[in-house]
Amino acid sequence: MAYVTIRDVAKRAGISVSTVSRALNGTGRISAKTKKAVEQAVADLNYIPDSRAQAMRSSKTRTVGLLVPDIRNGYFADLAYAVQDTLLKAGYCTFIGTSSENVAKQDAFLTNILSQHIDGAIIVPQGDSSDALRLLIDRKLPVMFVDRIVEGFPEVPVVDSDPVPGMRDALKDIHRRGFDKVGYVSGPILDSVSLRERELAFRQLASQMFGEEHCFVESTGFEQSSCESVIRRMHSSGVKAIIFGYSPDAIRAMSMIISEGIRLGDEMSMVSFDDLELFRLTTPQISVISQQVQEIGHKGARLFLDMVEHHRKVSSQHIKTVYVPRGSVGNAA
Amino acid sequence: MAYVTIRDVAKRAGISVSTVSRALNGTGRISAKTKKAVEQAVADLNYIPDSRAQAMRSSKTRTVGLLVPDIRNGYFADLAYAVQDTLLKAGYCTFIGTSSENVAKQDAFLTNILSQHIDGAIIVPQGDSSDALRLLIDRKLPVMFVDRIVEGFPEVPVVDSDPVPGMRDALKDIHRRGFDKVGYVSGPILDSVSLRERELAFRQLASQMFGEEHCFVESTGFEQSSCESVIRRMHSSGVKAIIFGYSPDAIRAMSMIISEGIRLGDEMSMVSFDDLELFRLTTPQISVISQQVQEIGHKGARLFLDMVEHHRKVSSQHIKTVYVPRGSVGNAA
DNA sequence: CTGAAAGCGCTTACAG
DNA sequence: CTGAAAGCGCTTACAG
Repeated sequence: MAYVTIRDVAKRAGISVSTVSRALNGTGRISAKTKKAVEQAVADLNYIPDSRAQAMRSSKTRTVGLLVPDIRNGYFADLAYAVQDTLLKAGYCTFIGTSSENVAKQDAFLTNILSQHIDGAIIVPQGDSSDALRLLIDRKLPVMFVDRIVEGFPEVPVVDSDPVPGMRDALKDIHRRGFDKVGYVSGPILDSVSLRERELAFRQLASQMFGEEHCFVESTGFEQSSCESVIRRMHSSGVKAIIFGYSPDAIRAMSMIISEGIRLGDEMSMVSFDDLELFRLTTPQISVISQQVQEIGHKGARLFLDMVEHHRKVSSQHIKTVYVPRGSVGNAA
Repeated sequence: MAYVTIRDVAKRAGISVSTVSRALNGTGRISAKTKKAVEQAVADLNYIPDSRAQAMRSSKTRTVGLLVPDIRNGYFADLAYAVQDTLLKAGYCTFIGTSSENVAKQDAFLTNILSQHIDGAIIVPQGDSSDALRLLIDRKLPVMFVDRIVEGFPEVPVVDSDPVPGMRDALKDIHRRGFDKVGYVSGPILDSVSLRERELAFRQLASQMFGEEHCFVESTGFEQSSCESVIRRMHSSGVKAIIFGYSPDAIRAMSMIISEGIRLGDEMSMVSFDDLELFRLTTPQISVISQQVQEIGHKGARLFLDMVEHHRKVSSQHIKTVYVPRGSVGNAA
């Protein structure tokens, strides 16, 4: 059985193609009898309209592209899931693509979806913007950034997270538990705006609560060793509570701390950004500053739909981070 | 700037639409001059052909659906990534959808992609097959199963993993290290064919090496507690080496073992199926029986392309599992 | 080597 | 309330 077309339905119902179309779309006046006949024929034949053909007439494809750095990263998987879920409920199909590896691959994906005449795209932008991204935006296609911003596209709205609320609560917790010093590991020095924002939030809030001379900020490289030496340095300065702005650092630190026999949540306390599954599987569980990735995804998708369906100009939104206290933060000795 | 069409290209190059089409597709004879003019116009206008329109004529959309239980699960994310990667290189766009939550959602996704006139689908099948899946297969669309099989669709080829090689090497390692007993935790009793196959592989191989009376097999429920009591029971029977057929069980067991202060890889040894990132982040790292998910994905996608592009009938394939020894298996006391 | 025409599966004015 | 016709952006026989 091949794909069944509207013509097959019309033939079976004994009426014209245009009437079938109107009955299906609920446009114009249709007699009850005709309507019934159409419904019957559709059911008999399992007719599913060809949305490409519909799209060619209506210039809407109900299809959108979603570009994330890497779907294998749990954080982006959650994000993609949330976006897709919202979009599917609204009747849109989502093409999910990955940008990380190299610009060529990202361009291949974007060109590919562009050729499908997507209605728009939701993008987690990378450092270097590609030609295809530029093309997308020049074409005046609805585009929305999520999770991150990138310079050079001031006209694109973004939904990302505001690090301040979670950071403030984490610092309050650490302060309340009697620590007099606090450390911050800011991750590898990327040109990432969000990483910079987190660091800034720490500097401002922590120096208010602890005094500037009791706040220690360090950045790391991409290798395990640089993270380890940072931890060691902080430890020897008497810093017993550390906040990690970049979760891979926290994971490295964790496995180092455990393997050295240091008791987490007792001899050393830590908090990390990103509410990863892993942080709930360890003993003790790791306290986190959650970016509310689901909410970012849902809200991003909803605003995007506003742009696409109502041609509404939407404004950027910041989702508040939330501090989730767990066993990895104990009391100061 | 809206989407640019072949007509725009023709106008700019000063020739007819049909000639542009032929020049672009390399069909028929074209003068060098014409060809140059077309290429120039395409570049000037950033023309990208509308693949939906192409599809309507050629009845190929270069679009495929990929259904996985849950993209947020690291294993399926890896699988999806591998499939999509292979497909994109061959010029296909992939719609990724999630089936887990409920059948309604799965059907919504399948109907949605069916309306996009996909060229076929790659599916990780669930226990209960949905109407839409049935429809897909009745429509004679190329369909391939990956990772799992499900009864009732004998005509659908599958690429999944063969548990025997990895299981054999894991058991050999355990045996060589002097353990005289070995346990197997088979996961919740699902109607999962692959879980049953793993258990069967264990029973056969382990009883050959250890003798049937020294092999302990138990299944678990979905709650943390049932896994814990299974471990406790095994432990008190003197079982010091356990293989987990279902990785979530292994994770639960791990966090229990650690929190009770039992030294992993020393007082207790373990091996789990699935090479999850998490198992490389712990101290000690967990020995695994890897399903070679990348290979499953790549091979599945390649065979699928064979079906789609050459209408070739493909046969099912089993990818050998591989044992990866790490620190969580030590020597018997 | 090139162009005019038909047609893929739909929707939507336009007549009736 | 219903049908015939045009057209969305392409490709592909069919003439020239």
